Amino acid sequence: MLDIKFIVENPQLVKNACKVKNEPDYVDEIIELQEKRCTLIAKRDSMRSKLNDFSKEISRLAQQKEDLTEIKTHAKEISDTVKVLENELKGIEEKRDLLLLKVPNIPRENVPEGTSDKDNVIIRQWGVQKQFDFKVKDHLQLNEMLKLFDPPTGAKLTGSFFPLYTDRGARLVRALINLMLDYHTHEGKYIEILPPIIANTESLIGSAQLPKLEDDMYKLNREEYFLIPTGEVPLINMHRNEMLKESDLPINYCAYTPCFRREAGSYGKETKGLIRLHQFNKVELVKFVHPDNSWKALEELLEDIEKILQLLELFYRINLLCTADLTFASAKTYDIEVWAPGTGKWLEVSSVSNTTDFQARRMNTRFRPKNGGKPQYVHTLNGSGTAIPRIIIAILENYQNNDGSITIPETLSKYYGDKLIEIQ
RNA sequence: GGAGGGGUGCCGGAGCGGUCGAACGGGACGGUCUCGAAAACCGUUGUCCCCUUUGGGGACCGAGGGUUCGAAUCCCUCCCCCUCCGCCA
Repeated sequence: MLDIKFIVENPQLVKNACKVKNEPDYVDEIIELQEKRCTLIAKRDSMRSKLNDFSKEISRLAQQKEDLTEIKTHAKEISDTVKVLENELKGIEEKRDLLLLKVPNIPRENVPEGTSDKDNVIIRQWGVQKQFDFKVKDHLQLNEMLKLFDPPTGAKLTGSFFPLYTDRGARLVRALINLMLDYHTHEGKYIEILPPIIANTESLIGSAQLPKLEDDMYKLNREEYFLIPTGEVPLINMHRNEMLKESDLPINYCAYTPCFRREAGSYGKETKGLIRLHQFNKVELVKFVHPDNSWKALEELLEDIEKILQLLELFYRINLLCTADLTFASAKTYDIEVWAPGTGKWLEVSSVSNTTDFQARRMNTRFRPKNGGKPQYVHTLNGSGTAIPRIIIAILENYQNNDGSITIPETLSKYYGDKLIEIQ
């Protein structure tokens, strides 16, 4: 959420953000409601002030056992007026707040202008593209031989795109989760959290999935509960409605969680195998930082995640997203894409964002500056560290041998407990 | 699931219709004292909103309604926490 005062003072800037992010523009409406609100508050407060005077007077007269009938009648009239004004005000505030939740964050810090993902900018790549002296297979063909996951059985249990991992596939998932968590938590860099994977409405508003993405999430029968679409939701909301100390910052959390996405309307697009799923596993990283440090923190977060891909020796590139590709809450985002030679595509395995104070304002997460002074909103950042299924695709396709077996990258083999996945 | 007890400021904890933005204690901060520190003593200690902004006014005691001239205090709904019993991985 943006500061209402900022919107009033910089309408053009906000309108532009709506435009480049392809969000509806409610700025004029919001400003109009805000002006109405101020007028109404002024009226209401002056009436209330009057009413308070009457109340004090009644209290005084009551002690002297005077007749209160007349003055009470008068006070009642004022009280009724206050109530009318209050109702009107409530309506206006509700409308304003609903619209405020729909205004996106503003792109910042040299985010390239653009109209589609074609305008994203590759800022660097790491590793080397593997050359094969045989015809490479994609992860689905490899899975035919390896039997690591079993889509039909997953579909029987739940539905399509709810994969079931079996035997060595299940072990591979577990090994990856452990590798990532161990790396991120070493020397206490990130604090490991195992959160609930169901979140309430307040949490989803806080991290800014709601109201926009309601249809992309699984909603439980109980109206106010959703399956989390990302571990970011519980992690970011841990400090909702809290006043932190400046000395608490930065706070770094990481968590493994399953993630649930309806992917409504995305059928037909990258729907083969493990690329796009309704349920997948992910290790998520989140940072709460001092506003002065958030741009530096974004670079650090990016490096922390890159390190995972380096440990796995995967060929990847960093994509700086242009304005059109930025998510609703983000001020600046890097995507990390890993090369999948069998699929012949770059796969997005992580998205790393600085939301500045956008989520913090929604959540009311502030800190008190050391030197006294007014509380300030923290800045929050999030990044996948990383999404497991696409990493599995990358590992299978990059580390495949001629016969279809997979050589496990060295760092991972310690976790997996073997150096090779043989065909069955 | 059943029966009770609670949610108050940075923390603990009083208040149970007006004099309460809230006693008292702790913490933190400032000062006195000290070579310095501790102790002791004195003082300070919220957030948000509106306006004609060195000033004035309003709101906030889990959330939302209600009663009343007036609600932290009374009534209703919801949320959360604790204790006991039952059930259970």
